[in-house]
Amino acid sequence: MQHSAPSFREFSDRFRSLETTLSRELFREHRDQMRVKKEETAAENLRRIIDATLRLANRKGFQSMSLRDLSAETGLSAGGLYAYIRSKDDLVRLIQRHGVALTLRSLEDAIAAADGPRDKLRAAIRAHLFLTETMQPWFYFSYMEAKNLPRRETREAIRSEVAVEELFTGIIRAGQARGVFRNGDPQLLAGMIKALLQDWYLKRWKHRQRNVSVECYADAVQNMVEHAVLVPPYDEAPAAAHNATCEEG
Amino acid sequence: MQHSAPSFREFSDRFRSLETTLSRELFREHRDQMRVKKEETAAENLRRIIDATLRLANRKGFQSMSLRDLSAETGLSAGGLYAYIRSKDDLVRLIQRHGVALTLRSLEDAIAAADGPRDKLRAAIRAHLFLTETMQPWFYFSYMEAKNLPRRETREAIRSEVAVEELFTGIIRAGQARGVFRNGDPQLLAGMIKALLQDWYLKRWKHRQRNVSVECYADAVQNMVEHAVLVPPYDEAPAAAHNATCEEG
DNA sequence: TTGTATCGAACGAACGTTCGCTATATGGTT
DNA sequence: AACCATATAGCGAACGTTCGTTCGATACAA
Repeated sequence: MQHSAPSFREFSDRFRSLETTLSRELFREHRDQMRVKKEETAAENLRRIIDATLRLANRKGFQSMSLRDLSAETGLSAGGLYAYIRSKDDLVRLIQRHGVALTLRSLEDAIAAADGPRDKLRAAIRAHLFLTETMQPWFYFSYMEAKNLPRRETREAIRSEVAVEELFTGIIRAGQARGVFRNGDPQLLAGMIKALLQDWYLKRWKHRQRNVSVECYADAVQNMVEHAVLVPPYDEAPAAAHNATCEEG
Repeated sequence: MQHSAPSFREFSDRFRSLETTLSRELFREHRDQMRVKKEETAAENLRRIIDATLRLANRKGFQSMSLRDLSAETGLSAGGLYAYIRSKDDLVRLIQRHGVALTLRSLEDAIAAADGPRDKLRAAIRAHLFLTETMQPWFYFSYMEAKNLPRRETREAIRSEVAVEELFTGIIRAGQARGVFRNGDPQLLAGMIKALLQDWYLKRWKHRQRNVSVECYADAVQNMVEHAVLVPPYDEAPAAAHNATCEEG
């Protein structure tokens, strides 16, 4: 059966449950590293700290963000912060871990739900864009601060990135094997697709300024990739279900 | 007349003269801000400082790089550095200024030398890749540290980025007007092309590890872009003049 | 009264930057 | 050629500031 491309709204709903699950997992993992016992206040403040860190670090860089800045942004005192984190490095570790699992899981689910290389490719593209849309601050942080991370986390970030790219490589290989996709180096193609996908969260300010929605960008990427990858003749992709104003002058 | 796509070697030769010219301009601009009078030693040490800064900052971030690190890397003492720069901020300004002019100039020259939208697009893609290949450390630095720059330089960096994108937008518009290029939002297309181009210097470690040369990547980008942008039927681009082993397994 | 969450002053380390000093090169005078 | 006077390149200890982090005091809840 042919799936129509999932919309951002549909993704958001499915995503919410996955996120709370993983968020709870993360909290339980780090419960023993916090000095705060009551779950309610602990969870709330931890989230506040993470959000504030992403906000500050994405504005001026993680190294430039002092714990006094973070203290002011969260409303907690300098000493109070240390009831939740062991150190500044621990904070960056905490944030990094939070997202890595989510990415792979989310992408793999989306791919598994689609049938055939073309639909799998579409699903992967959309899932990646929708995921990075919902967690843009995290992805931006993870990309920009990757080289400032502790050794272990840097490696993990790179491995995660490679894994995502290999998901695309696999889809392309399968499509080529079935004769649906044109020949060409699958690794190189996958890398270029990922470059297009990453641009969405790296230059989000630009896209927002131009009123380009995720759905709109997803269509554009899908179009470019399919033009490059499908064997001709290429039937133009059907307009997506959303009523975006993508291409008006 | 139909130009064959210029090779990286050809670009390098043309580039060298342009670089020494601008490098000298930069030096003369900052001569009055240095305490060192003799041109020979001043120029050599200034270059050493800039190179070391790019090396260190690209490894661990500009903020994390201390002037003591820089002192060790350059062989100059901490105090000695201040004969060449006014402050750490001044250093980042100096580096930033060095490259901005170069980018636009180089691209505009390449575009002007080509005839017709398709050749102009090819020329722009290749020029951008070749330029960022020769000055990869600078471009990486400029991208990663953009938000840590002083206010004025941040603006300048953004303006430069927008200007580059507009060069591509212009080419696409011209091609669409002539009926050579398929319809589609030119800004969105230009943005995606730029994403592909930036990936070259942002993920250079990956490409190097996979033995992908610039020429090879240039062909791949050109192919994908032309597939997406040309009106069909699309005649496959001729193999470039270089003897790269792009697609062997 | 006991336990917990939060505070803010305080500490040592590391940072950017300054400054008085030394070593070396330069150039005019004997 | 030998000498001194002067200017300059470079050094590294030291300064004040800011950083991450600690810790005893405090406020509040049970």
